[in-house]
Formats: sequence, C-alpha cells, structure tokens
Amino acid sequence: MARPRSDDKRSAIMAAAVRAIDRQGLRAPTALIAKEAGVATGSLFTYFEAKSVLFNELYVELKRDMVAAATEGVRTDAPLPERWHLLWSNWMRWALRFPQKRRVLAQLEVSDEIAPATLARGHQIMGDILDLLGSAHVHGPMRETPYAFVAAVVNAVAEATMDFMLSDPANAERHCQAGVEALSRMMK
Amino acid sequence: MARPRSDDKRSAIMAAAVRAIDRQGLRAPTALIAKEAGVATGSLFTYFEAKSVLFNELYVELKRDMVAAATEGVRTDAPLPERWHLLWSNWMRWALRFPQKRRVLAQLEVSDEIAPATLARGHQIMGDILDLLGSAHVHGPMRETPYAFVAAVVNAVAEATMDFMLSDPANAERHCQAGVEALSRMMK
Amino acid sequence: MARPRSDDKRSAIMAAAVRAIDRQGLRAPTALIAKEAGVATGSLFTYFEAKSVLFNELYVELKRDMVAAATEGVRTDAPLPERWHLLWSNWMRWALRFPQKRRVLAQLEVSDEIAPATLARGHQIMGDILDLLGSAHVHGPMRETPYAFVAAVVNAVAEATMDFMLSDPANAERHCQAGVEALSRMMK
Amino acid sequence: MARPRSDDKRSAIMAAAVRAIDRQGLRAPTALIAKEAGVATGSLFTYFEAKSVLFNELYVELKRDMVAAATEGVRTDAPLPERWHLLWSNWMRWALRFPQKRRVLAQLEVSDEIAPATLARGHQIMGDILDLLGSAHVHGPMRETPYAFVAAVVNAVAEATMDFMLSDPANAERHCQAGVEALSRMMK
DNA sequence: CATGAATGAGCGTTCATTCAT
DNA sequence: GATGAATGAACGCTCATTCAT
Repeated sequence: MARPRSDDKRSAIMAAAVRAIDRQGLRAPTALIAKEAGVATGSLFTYFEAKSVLFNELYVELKRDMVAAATEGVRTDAPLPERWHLLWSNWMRWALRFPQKRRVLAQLEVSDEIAPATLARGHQIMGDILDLLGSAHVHGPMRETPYAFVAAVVNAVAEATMDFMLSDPANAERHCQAGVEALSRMMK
Repeated sequence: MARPRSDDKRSAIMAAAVRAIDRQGLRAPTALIAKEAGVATGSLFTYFEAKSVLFNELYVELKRDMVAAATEGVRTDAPLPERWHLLWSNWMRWALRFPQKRRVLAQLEVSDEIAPATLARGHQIMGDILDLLGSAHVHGPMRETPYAFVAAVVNAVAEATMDFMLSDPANAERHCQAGVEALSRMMK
Repeated sequence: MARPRSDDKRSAIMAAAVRAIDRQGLRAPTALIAKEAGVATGSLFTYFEAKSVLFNELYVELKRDMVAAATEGVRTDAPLPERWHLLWSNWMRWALRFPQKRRVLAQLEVSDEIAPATLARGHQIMGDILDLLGSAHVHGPMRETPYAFVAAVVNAVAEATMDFMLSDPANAERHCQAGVEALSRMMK
Repeated sequence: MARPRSDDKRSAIMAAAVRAIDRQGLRAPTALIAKEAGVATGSLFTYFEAKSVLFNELYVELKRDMVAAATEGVRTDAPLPERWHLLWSNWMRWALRFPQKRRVLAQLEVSDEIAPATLARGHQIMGDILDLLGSAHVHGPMRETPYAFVAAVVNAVAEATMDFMLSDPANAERHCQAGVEALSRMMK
C-alpha cells in the first residue's frame, strides 16, 4: 500500500521551519526548510499544500504547544491560587526553554501570512491560559472591564516578563515573580 | 551619491513605505514603494542605500513620531499626575489616529531586518515616554524591580490598551481609562 | 516490468488521457491521468514506459479508432459511389460523436511529442480512408497529381467540414453534404 | 529619461520565441527564449507580462505577418483573377520561406494557450486573405454555402498545399498550381 | 540628479519518474 | 503487480539593485 505519509516527517518539517524562520525570518526558503528536515524539496509540498499553509498550521501548532506546556499538571480541582501559580511558572518556563518558538510565533502573529480565521483559532486556543489567569478579575477592581481586555493585558504582561527573563536570565526567577505580582496587584 | 537634495522626496518615500508595508508586509517591493511615493525606482536608492537601510531609518522615524506625539504639550513643570495623564492620552490618541504606523512598527520590531543597534536606539527614543510613566514606581511596590522591567510592562499594557481601543472604538475612551488605571494599580 | 496483466487498465489510462488532454492540453500531469483512470500514479508507468510512449501509442490508437469508425460496414464489393458515401458519413459522424478524440489527435499531430516514425505510421493507417476517397482521382482532372497530394487535400477538406459541422451542429447534415460535393467537384 | 523600451528587443524576443518553439515546442523555457534573444531572463517580462501573453501576441503577430506577405502588391483595382493568382502565390511563397513561423502558428492554434478572443482576432486578420479567395464562390456552386465554410475549406486546401510543397520542394511550383486549380474547380 | 529598463540570482511550486511497502 | 510517497531538476516569475540615458 505504498509508503504511508509519515507523521514524523510532518513534524520534522515543522521543527525545521521553526529553526529556519528563527534564523532567516519568514523568507526562509522552503527548499532550506525541507533540507533541514531531511526531506526533498518536493516532499514539503506533499505535507503542506503551500508555504502559507505550512505557516498557518505551524502557528496553530505552536500556540497549542505553548498552551499544553502552560497547562501541564494544572488540576481543575486545585485551589485557584495554586493553579494560577503553576500555570504562570509553566508558561514562563516554556518561554525560557523554547525562545525560538516564541520568536517565530511573534513573527507569524504580525505577518500577513496568517489568515484571520487562523488568528482567531489561535486566540481561542489561548483561551485555556487566559481564562484561568483572568478569572481573578471577576471580584476585583477590573470586574467591569471586558474580559477580552483583561486577557489582552495579561498576555501583554506575560510577554514583557518573558522578554525580561530572557534578556537577564541570571535573575529569571525574580522577574518571573515580579510579573505575577504586578498582575495580581492589577486585578485584585 | 552625495547628499540628495530633496527632503520632501525622502519623506514621501517613508510615507509610501508605511502604506505599502501595511498593505503587503515587509515584502512590499521597493519599486512599489517608489511608485507610491511618486518617485522613480532608482531614486529610492539615492535616498536610501538599500531596502534594509530604509527599513532601519523608518523604524527610528516612526518611534520618534510616536514619542513626539505622546510628549506634545507635556510640560516639565506641570505636576506629575497631570503630565502622566496627558502623555498617556496623547499616546493612545496617536495609536488611534495612525494605526498603520503602529502596525508597521510592530512588523519591523519582530522582523530580522532591524539591526540590534537600531533596535537599541529605538528603545532609547522610547525613554522619553517610559521614563515618565515609570517614574511612579520609585516609591511604589515595584521600587525594587529593575527599571527596564517596569518599562517593558508599561509598554506592554499600553500596547494591549491600544489594541483594544482599536478593536472596539466605540468605547475607546473607557478602555483608555481602564489601561492607565490598571497601570496605576500595578505600580503604586 | 514484463507484460502487465490488465488490458482494461491500459485502455482506462488511454481514455483518461484523452479526457485530461482535452481539458488541460499535453501538459496534463501523468498523476492526473492515472487518477482519472482509477489507477495509481506508478501504475501508469507499468503500462507505458514514459509519458511520451503513452502519447505515441495514444496517437496510433486514436487514428485506428477513427479509421475503424469510418470504414465500418464499407464493403469492398459495393459500388464505388456507395462506398464513398458511407465512408464519408461514417467519418463525419465519428468526428461529431468524439470531438475530444479529434481535438487530442490534432494536438498530438502538431506537438513534438510524436516521433516521426509514429507520425508515418499514423499516415499509413489513414491510408484506408484516403485510398478510397482518393480513388476517384485516377480518372479525373487530378490524375497527374501525386497521390499524396490528393490525400492531403481530401484530409484537409474533411477536417474543415468537421470543424464546421461542430461549430454549427444544427445544420450538420447540410455541411456534411457540402463537404463531399466540394471534394467531388475537385476530383472528377 | 532612462533607457526607453526598445522595439528591437521586443521583436528580438518574438523572433527568438519562434525559433525556440519550433525546436522545443510550447514548453520552450522563457529563460531560453530570453537568452536566444540576447536579453536577461527578467527582461522578457518587461516586454510581456507573462509567457502566455507573449504567446498570444506572437500568434497575432504571425498571423499579421502571414497576411501582410500574402497581400503584398495585391491591388484592389486589378482584375479579380490576377489578384487571386498573386495572393495565392504570395501566400505559398511565405509558407516556403518561413516554415518555422508556420509550424509555430499551427502549434499555437491548437494549444490551449491562446485565449478565445485572440483566436477570434486571428481569424479576423485572416479575413483579408480569405475574403478575396472566397469571393469567387458567390457565383459558383457554393453560392449557398455559408461564407465561413468556404473560408475553412480554402484555408484547409491552402494548408495542404503548403505541406506538400514543403515535403517535395523540387516540384513546389507544380503543387502550388495544383492547389489553386483544385480550389477553382471546387468553387466555380 | 532623475528615470525606469536591464540584470540575474533566487524562490515557490510542479511533475515525470522511482522505489519502499 | 499495485500503490502513492519521495525525489529533485526544472520552470515561470519576482525584485533588489545597477546603470545607460
């Protein structure tokens, strides 16, 4: 029944894309991505119809990866502050461990390669993180503020924290703390 | 080569670049930018040695433009809270009025077209805004937090606020308020 | 390689090729032809060594098909005019019923995919039609004209007649008549 | 005022296209055509937006060239038979002198690269030839036959004559005669 | 200096053919 | 033998940059 399509190859291509885009931006040639994935030029196109499709799927994949990392081990039945804390530190750790993924995500986000629908899907995926982090606001001073705005600010502060942890890794732990605390003050 | 004569042409090119990049991303062809600026293809290169030079200068220019707008009318001798307020609303108004400029700035920021030195210069230019907005922290709960981190968070919250004002213009004023207040709570 | 088993598949591929070429020209991908024939990409190459082989064999096949249709029911012992008439109308009917085949034949004929030898074979196959139609000339005004030239003209007029019948099907019968009569006038 | 577009280059590209297509079919690479025209790959596209545009314009150009050659020196005030004769021999001579052009025209005609509108324009251009050659029919046995059909037959016989003259150049003159005479018999 | 045609390396994508399953 | 993924050369077209006018 011929060689079946290989999930390994598919993810090898995605991983290669992350590396290539991190190095060369979104203009990284498909041929380079393929080569780096250990695959022929043409094979990339049996897994992704077009470069832009690869980009869109990569975007979703990276968002999912990030959310999975952030929510790992976070139990629904644990007390809220504990869940908060675990999720936040998971999230920050992910950013520290995979700075490439984060940079690529950022590039994709502002580029015009990602279709609006894909962008929407990405935000929906982020819901799992932001819902929890934003949940505190229902009783706090931002209780009148629209959810989406709270989510945006949470995300923004998280990003700033990540940037700072990465630029000053020696004090990463402290900055991580400072980030949550700033958020706490804002919302409760 | 020497110094090209017309400052008009120079800024026409920059303005055209903003429009073109907003529409087509950083891959907007130089020929298109030139055409939109009402200038010959080749002329672009007498004003900017290369496309990447144009991008780097545009980046600085936009940062300057933003800072100038934000600090307009902010007197050193006015009381701090008043200066705070004026600067914040100036800044937000700029974002509302020139969404293209902001989008282009965002694209340039994450792209790999901007040299590290240029990036540094951009941050330094931002100093005028962030210094003032961050000044509150010296007596507040973030007094131990490094300045740069505070600045990053301030910037992040500002960006989130802008996004939200743009996506829900009807309530722009309210969101603008919510933004500052969130910041205040965080810092004092 | 050896002899592939199924004659069905072989002709399914040829039929699919006709449809695909009619739609997309000679650049119709082998993969598409195979798919349309309900056969795997690779299988096409067990029935035909290469795309050009398929084309050459298709050319011969179509010529044979056309000649078979034209000569169907034409008895050697019938009087000449009767044979003439039957053959001509058979031929025209074939063109009307299988316009795709005719278009494909035309494309193959002028393309450089068909080897000279194959072309020669095609003309030889046509002999059965042209011999009969041209037989009239031996006593007529073209008696000095080389056979091949007469054949060429007969063929050309036939093609023109077909084109016209197809483009104005309502009067197909009339045009069909007009075609033979023009030929008659020319040759006797 | 920069280099102006050169008509010479434009026709060099068209001439190169004729040679390349004659040798390699319509798949002749644009890069090859450009090279043979003594021009850079990209330059082809400043003269023709796309390969298909080149093909369409080439088709019209070749038709025009053919018609111009055929009608050269044919005076409206000369007696009809004389005009007939001159036009026919001009036409045949063109085919003998530029067999490449004719082959390319034939390939373009049946390919699906030529837009219907272009095809229509080509036929209209042919009008100058066919109108005259077909004019005889108004009083002859084909007087009831639609003009377009007569034109198609005239064209078909002409093509057959050309083919034969080319394949047996030694007797070109005789075949040329045979062609007109066949036509005459058919129409008057 | 302004202009815009010229240049050619480079890229995304296709597709005939091969070959692992 | 059948299947269809794998391969990579090839192609049409783009575009930053140069340079003749």
